[in-house]
Amino acid sequence: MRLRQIEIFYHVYREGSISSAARELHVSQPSVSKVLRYAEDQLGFALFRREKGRLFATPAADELFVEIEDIYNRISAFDRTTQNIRKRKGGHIRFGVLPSLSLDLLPECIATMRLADPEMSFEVTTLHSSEMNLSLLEKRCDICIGFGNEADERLSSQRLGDAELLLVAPFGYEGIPKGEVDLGFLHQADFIGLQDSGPAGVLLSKSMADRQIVPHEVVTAHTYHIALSLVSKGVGISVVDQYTAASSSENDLTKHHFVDPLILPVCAVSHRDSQQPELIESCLIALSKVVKLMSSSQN
Amino acid sequence: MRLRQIEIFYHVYREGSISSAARELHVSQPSVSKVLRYAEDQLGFALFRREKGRLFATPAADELFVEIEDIYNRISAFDRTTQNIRKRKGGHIRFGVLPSLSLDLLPECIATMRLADPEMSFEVTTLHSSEMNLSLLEKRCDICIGFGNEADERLSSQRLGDAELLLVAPFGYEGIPKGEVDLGFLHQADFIGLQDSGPAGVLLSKSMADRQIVPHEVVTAHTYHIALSLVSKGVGISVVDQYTAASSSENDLTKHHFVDPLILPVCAVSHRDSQQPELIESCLIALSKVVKLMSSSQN
DNA sequence: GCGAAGGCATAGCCTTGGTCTATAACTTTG
DNA sequence: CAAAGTTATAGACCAAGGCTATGCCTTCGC
Repeated sequence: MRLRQIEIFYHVYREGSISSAARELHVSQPSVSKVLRYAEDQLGFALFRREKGRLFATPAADELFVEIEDIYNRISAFDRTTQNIRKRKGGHIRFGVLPSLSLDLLPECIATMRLADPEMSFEVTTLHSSEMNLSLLEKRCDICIGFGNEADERLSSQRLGDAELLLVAPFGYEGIPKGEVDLGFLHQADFIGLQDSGPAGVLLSKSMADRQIVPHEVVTAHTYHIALSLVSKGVGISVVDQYTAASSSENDLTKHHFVDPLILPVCAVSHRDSQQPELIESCLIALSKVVKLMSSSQN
Repeated sequence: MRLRQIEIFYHVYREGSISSAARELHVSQPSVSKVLRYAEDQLGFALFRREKGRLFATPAADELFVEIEDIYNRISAFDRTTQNIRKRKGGHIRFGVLPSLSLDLLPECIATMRLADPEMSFEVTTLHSSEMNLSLLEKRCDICIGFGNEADERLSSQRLGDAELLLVAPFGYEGIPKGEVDLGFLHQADFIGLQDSGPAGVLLSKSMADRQIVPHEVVTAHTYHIALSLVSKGVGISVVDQYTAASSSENDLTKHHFVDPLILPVCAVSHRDSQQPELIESCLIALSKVVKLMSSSQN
């Protein structure tokens, strides 16, 4: 079946009539009639029964429509993408970024880059650490930003700056010292852990294992929003990266550095043989500047 | 973009060359060249850079390919569907059925109906109770089989027979009487519950609530396979419908009727104004026979 | 360094899918 | 019974997409 045939079948099925489908598609009625008939000839079976000058969908049409509806929507989305590409003036960068960095760090970066070049456009997807490399290799995005840099041969990784893990506790939580906190403070404490937390989780659990610190994990949250909300409700304490901590809108919690800071590299990874190396390069420079600015201003 | 253009772009992008795409599509090289060029003209931007007589994908092409890949797969699936429809001789029925009935009852029904008419073909999807009505109204399936019959105006429901809820316990579970079991046996017992269990779950919890029976729900399983497996491992006891119980391959468990049987109607629901009422009707008759046969043989 | 092989583009020709206008036939409705 | 709705057919036309033949450019092997 041709695309035009699919399009016409879709509208005729939905409208229940050739004439109104023709009106909707802004073409003449005989056109639609002919294309539909032609499609049926090619398919080798009828899509509609003609009875008393009206159309009635056959079971085959019902069955096909289920699939067509979906295809039609995707084609429409695709057409919108081509429109967007055509309208673009400057460069276009597709970011893949950790959820934790998507609310604070990346918007800041994009705002800065757009000031520098208002022609540029951006696309942001959130990804988990484990999905980033594949997404780059399949060219689903141009730059990924996450913690750590275990890169593939074909990818190049660049350290933008550092992220520190902070202790977050409900306001007025008992026993928290004024200045920095020792990691041992977590031992036996009511703790809110994060599922699937990637390199940040690995660093934390490794550090705790080294010193045989075992918190009492009362809740395992799937998103850090929930974790922070639980903290602010006094359910327990938690450890999150500084960007997650900064992006939270919770007022009922306090943030604390550790005596021996837990530091993670914030890295930008991109494909080595990109089609727009200068663009990527200038983005990376801008990103790096913003990250450095943000970390210095955050303390 | 035309469908043919999408098709050709897809293959050129994957193959990295016009010639091999042409070989793959069994058309001449100039055809592909021309269509691709035409597509670029219409789009208003280049999909490939031509350098030294070779093609290199542009960033725009990378971006479009992400969407095209998906569309292409759906179109292929769609084409397969049209092939299937064309090859059909007899009628075709699309069933929507509860997971619990999909392994034992429905296969039995289909086998019987195919014996009666080998020309007929079938399609089976598993659905939850809550999805059935919508699926019928959207004509995604022709007959749905589930427990209970709360039907829409436009649907017609028919009782095929009954399903009984049975107690399943690990082999040698202590305190189970020889014959029938009283529902009160569940009180305080280690119980494996089922998430989202629809009418069966409603009937059970209502019956228990009436007599203030409160089991100790040690695990809530999402599929009954897991529930039965847990039972056979001795984690606890559970209550499932007879078909689920019959389809289990677990040998380490026993099944027990209740003193006051918990009975659910097994219903087939279909659209009132189907395009093939005689076909549906004959199916319903066959289904009803098989269900009656199975319930009598199962005791 | 030159010929062979393989890649892409162009030219010219043909088929067919899809558009239009005009018109006919049939149903339902006032 | 006419009016207004529906679908179908006829004939003309254009563009999409297929083919063969050919030319040009790169790369590779001798």
